[in-house]
Amino acid sequence: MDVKTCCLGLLCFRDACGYDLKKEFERLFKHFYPAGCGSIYPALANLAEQGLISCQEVPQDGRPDRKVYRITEAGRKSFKAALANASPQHKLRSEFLAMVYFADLMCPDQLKRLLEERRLDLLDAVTNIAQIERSWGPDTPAGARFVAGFGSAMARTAADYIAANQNLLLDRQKASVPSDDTTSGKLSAKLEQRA
Amino acid sequence: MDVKTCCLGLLCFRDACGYDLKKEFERLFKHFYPAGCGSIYPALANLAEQGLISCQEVPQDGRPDRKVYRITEAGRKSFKAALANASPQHKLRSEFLAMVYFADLMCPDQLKRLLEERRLDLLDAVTNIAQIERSWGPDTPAGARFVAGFGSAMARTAADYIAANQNLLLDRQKASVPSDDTTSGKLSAKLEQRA
DNA sequence: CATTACATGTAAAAGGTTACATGATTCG
DNA sequence: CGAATCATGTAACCTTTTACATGTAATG
Repeated sequence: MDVKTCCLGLLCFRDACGYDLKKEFERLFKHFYPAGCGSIYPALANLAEQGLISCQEVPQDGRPDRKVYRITEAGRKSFKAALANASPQHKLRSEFLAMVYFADLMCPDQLKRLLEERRLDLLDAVTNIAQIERSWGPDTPAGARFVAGFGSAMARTAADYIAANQNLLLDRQKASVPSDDTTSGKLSAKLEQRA
Repeated sequence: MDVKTCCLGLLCFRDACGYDLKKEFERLFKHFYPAGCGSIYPALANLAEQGLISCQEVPQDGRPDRKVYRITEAGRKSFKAALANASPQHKLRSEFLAMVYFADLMCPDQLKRLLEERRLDLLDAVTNIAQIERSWGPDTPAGARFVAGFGSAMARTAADYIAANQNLLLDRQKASVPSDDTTSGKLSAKLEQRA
């Protein structure tokens, strides 16, 4: 399941130009499957070449022609086959966690900033997803809702974990065991202030 | 913060050969920063070339010489500089979530299997991390404990989210809003059975 | 007897990221 | 007046992944 296949999938729902897809990738998809111009445009060109999507150029004034892509029957079939064969990987590459692993070798100030910035980023992600969810009508597919909720839950847990356990890294004298207390909810309180 | 830098960081703690590092990457690191032979061995060769690590070859019978690497002063300095400059990214690329986004286009059986397999994988990750934690002595760095706890909390939240919300995808008639109820704990009950 | 662990690596391919190139329009 | 939005794309670069290559010894 590469960017190309994701584009094909999005085109199953509605016609779109490359820019539209780019926006889609920058909205919800960025939380679990980021992609930029450099991946999307070549992907569309390739899909069109294979006959999986068709293209209609809409002239515009003051801008490049808008190339509106539409999935073909072959494309729809190909996407369903891809879905059936895809291996459902879930890969995390976190330089943040790698850095934290080496916390003992970092200066405390930097470490503190690192944790705080990440926590705020996570809270931003929650707010961002909530905003996306609010923009949805009743016709929004269940898959989108599920994925959004998933991302939101993950980000909240991560933010709470950092808040609850940063002392483990910051207070270097006492060694304690990480807390699992993500049930308190108190720690997400900042959420309401930011939302 | 690439694989090379991670290797350098691990060598700050103790001397190791490529194979040792590979095992380290396959233990805890796989949960947040996976790497294989193909990245590790060239990384070590490169670090040695730059004089950031030194190498002592230990002859063995029936195996290739064991190349034990030790960090140099330059290496230690270089790693701290790398830590100070690194951008703490946290990138997820989840084909699983991408597939689920397109749940409406999948056949229900496959979808159900997809969710169940992922849930079991997540539970395995929790068990796996718990095992690693149990193997640790009191001298284990706080960073490692923090990262392990983080991974465990994430995996548990993900597993619980899937259990609590799969009906959203599976029952196609009624559209409801995803539940945030990861506080119940009931859903992690299977954990004890598997541990 | 087959697989896993040990131990080293290479090399090609695949894939994505980053930066660049272009240019009008609209918003603050 | 500067920045963001709209709209397309290219190309070099960077990294990682995958598969291969080799071979012994212990484990089940």
